[in-house]
Amino acid sequence: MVATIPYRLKSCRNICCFWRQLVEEQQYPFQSIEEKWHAIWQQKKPARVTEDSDKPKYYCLVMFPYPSGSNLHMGHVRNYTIGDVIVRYKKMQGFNVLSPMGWDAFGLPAENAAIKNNIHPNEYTRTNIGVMTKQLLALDILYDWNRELATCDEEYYRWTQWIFLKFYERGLAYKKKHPVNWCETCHTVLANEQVIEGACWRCKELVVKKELDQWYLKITDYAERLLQDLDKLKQWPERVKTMQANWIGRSEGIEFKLKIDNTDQELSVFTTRIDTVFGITYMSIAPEHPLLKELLAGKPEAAKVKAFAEKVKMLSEIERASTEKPKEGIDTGLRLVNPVNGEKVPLYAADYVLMEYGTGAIMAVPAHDQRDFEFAKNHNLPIKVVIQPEGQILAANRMTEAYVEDGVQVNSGQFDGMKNREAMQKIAAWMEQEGIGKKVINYRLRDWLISRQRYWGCPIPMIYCDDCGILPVPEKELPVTLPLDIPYQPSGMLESARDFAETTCPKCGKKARRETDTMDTFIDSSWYYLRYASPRDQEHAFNPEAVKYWMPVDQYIGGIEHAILHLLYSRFFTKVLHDQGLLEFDEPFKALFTQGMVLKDGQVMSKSKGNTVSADYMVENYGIDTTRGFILFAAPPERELEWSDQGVEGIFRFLRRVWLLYERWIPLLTNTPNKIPDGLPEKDREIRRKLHQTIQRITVDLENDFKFNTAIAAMMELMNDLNTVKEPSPEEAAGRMSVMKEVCLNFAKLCAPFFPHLAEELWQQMGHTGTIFAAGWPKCDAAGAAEEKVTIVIQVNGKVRSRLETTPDMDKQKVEAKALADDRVRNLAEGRKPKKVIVIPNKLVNIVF
RNA sequence: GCGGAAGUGGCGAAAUUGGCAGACGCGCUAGAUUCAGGAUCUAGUGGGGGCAACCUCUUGGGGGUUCAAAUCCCCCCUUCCGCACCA
Repeated sequence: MVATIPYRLKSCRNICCFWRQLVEEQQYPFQSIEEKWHAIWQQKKPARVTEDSDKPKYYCLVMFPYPSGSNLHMGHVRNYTIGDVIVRYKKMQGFNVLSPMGWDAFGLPAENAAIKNNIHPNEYTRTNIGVMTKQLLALDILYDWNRELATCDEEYYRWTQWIFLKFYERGLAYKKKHPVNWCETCHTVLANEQVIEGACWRCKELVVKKELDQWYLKITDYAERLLQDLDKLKQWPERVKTMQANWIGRSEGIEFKLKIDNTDQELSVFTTRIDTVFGITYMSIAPEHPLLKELLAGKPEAAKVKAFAEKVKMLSEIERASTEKPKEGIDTGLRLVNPVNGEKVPLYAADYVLMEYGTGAIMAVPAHDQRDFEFAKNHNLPIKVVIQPEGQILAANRMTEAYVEDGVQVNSGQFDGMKNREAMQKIAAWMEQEGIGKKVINYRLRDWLISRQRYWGCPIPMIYCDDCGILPVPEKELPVTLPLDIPYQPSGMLESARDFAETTCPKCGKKARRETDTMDTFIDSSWYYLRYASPRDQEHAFNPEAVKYWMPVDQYIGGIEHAILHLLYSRFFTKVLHDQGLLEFDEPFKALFTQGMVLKDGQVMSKSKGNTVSADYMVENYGIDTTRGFILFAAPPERELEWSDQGVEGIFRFLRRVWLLYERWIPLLTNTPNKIPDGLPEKDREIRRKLHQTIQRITVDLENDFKFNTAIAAMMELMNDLNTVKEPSPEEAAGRMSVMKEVCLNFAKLCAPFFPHLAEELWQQMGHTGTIFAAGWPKCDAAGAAEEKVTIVIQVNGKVRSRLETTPDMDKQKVEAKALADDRVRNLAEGRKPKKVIVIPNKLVNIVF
């Protein structure tokens, strides 16, 4: 018995009130309404769609979740609710709406749980998918569950492998030995994008460098297009585009070589400040630069430099990258020749030079680069000024910091006296002409390291044969199945699974080994949006016709945390598949919306902080519609949402008032005709005006940036007005009833995307047999919405002093005359003539004395 | 350090071709109902002043443009986010 009573009533002190309140509560029987429609939708499956060339399509996608052991949290609910409002709205507008759901199901947490609880990652994942599916179903969000997919399904990952092979064929997947980011806790390597402030993005453990032979995807080949095409993404947040642009980090400069004295070797450097090239006083090279080892072989400096390189290697990324740390370095004893002026300068191995960027060596101009300046001061290296600020003389020995601004060239040979911006172009051209240097574009973006030394992931479909080398698994042999029935161990599971690891060479038939690393899970999620178009296709990764119909995604919704990772990778995949001729478009997501986080007590909701509100609790005690309403109303969707129990109560009250409003009016409207009679009295015209203005406002709010909060506020205003509408006297009845009927029909439709259960129930109670979602989105009747009177504010010297009621669009002279005739204005005028009168039609008059 | 976004009542927030600041909700106050608490309903609710009509101040701070500024410009402060020796 007690179990069926909503929890929110249990705070009641005694059983008497208990009952009374229960009765009152049932004035809005949300539980039975929601249960009823839940059952009907479960059976009718209104989200099921197929390609239909007669209807415009709309693909609304929410970022699919990782099936973690903890329940669905409010962040998920917010994400999916936003998507659902859009889906239902677009449906009502007549679009053929695709709204799929699936599981980003490979990944490390499954293995970590296995370590902890001794459950097989597969079992763990499947169980979680079951639990979360149940929770999602309980939310009655419109998903076409026929299209459900999980990236750990063989039927999915065989195509992930197939796509990998396409990359390999195009030369976009390759293996190289290279120092990589290694996370000891996760026992695997990480891509650059997955290292945040020197630490693993998942477990926050500091990463270390390890030299390993790994698989990479050549995303750098697409750097320019990934950057350029950001311009195509008109409906993406600027913030995300900026982050991607910064990550790609394009910079234009000059690469040139310096001869190494007494050898026939040269050292390449890259600079964006070629205007300062005459100011080189020394050169710096990354201590681990391979050329260094070669050049120093047999020299006395070799040991010292090697020791320094070792020391630098021991530093963590953070320490090495810290700008606080004094810059250290060591003279290699080598001398280089500056090709522009023939000066000989020393070469230092320095810890502030990164092997990863540019050529791993730099020209050092202490006068005009802060880092070089600091290093030069520490090592007593000369400083040579080659750019003077206009109207000022810089003295090298008195400088306290580098001068990095623009100025005029000095000590720069034939370029002296030029403005440095101009000199930059001229020096570059001259160096190209002389064959000393060339223009080069550098990117910060690195190739994507995709090997993972983990079990629960998509196997990389490659084979190693002692005789034939590295070979791809033939397409017809896909999928390379991840073996499930093998002993569980913390690392090296696939390596020690002999049935898996041992195979035969597809070329020569001899014994060979399989690749036993799996792919980064971000690969799985880089193409899932394509699979949704034809999730059961046995012949293709994605059916060309289906993809042509559904793609690109019209609206993608998710968290900002994927601004670079997932979104950049997906764009890359789409471009490669486009180049492969498999897709006609080259950007996957037309519009992106990033929702804000859900907070409680100013902090992110999390289990460890113990400040979570579960979806189950909300659904049980307040209902889905109230939960949706709160999430949508409490803050604009892109902003953070602070959870408030009282705010939830507020929405609950609103929905109950809506319900009671219909309870009152529906019985009165049964025989009312739909046609609005002519010559309505003022009050009825007013009701209609409010209705049509509300339709207009909500439509605009939904079209522009999903302003759900103000849309709901508009509904509340309408409802507040309607609550003051009285039952009509007999002579008023015909007009009032038909107006109220129009109001009730349209208000229910306005509610539908936000409060689907309530709306559907009201719709049915008004005598409809079909669903409200097929009833069309209401249209604003411009004539009905038009104001009959306007209040014009009268300002005197910019301050509101009076008001004027007029008919709309009255001409300016008339308004001015009326304003000047106003009693208060005449008082304030004190007989003076106005200096100026500004009239803004339908808004305001400002009289300046 | 560089780049970006933001700062409005007690709180969440509205208002942008510059035109009534604070819509809507929460909270609070008073009244109705009730033995009482809760719930519900009605009214009020930015600050200061005034019996009142009304006056006055107010959108992080300071300046400016304008008949008119939350909105545009300049300087400063704070918060959040991203990048951070990228040559």
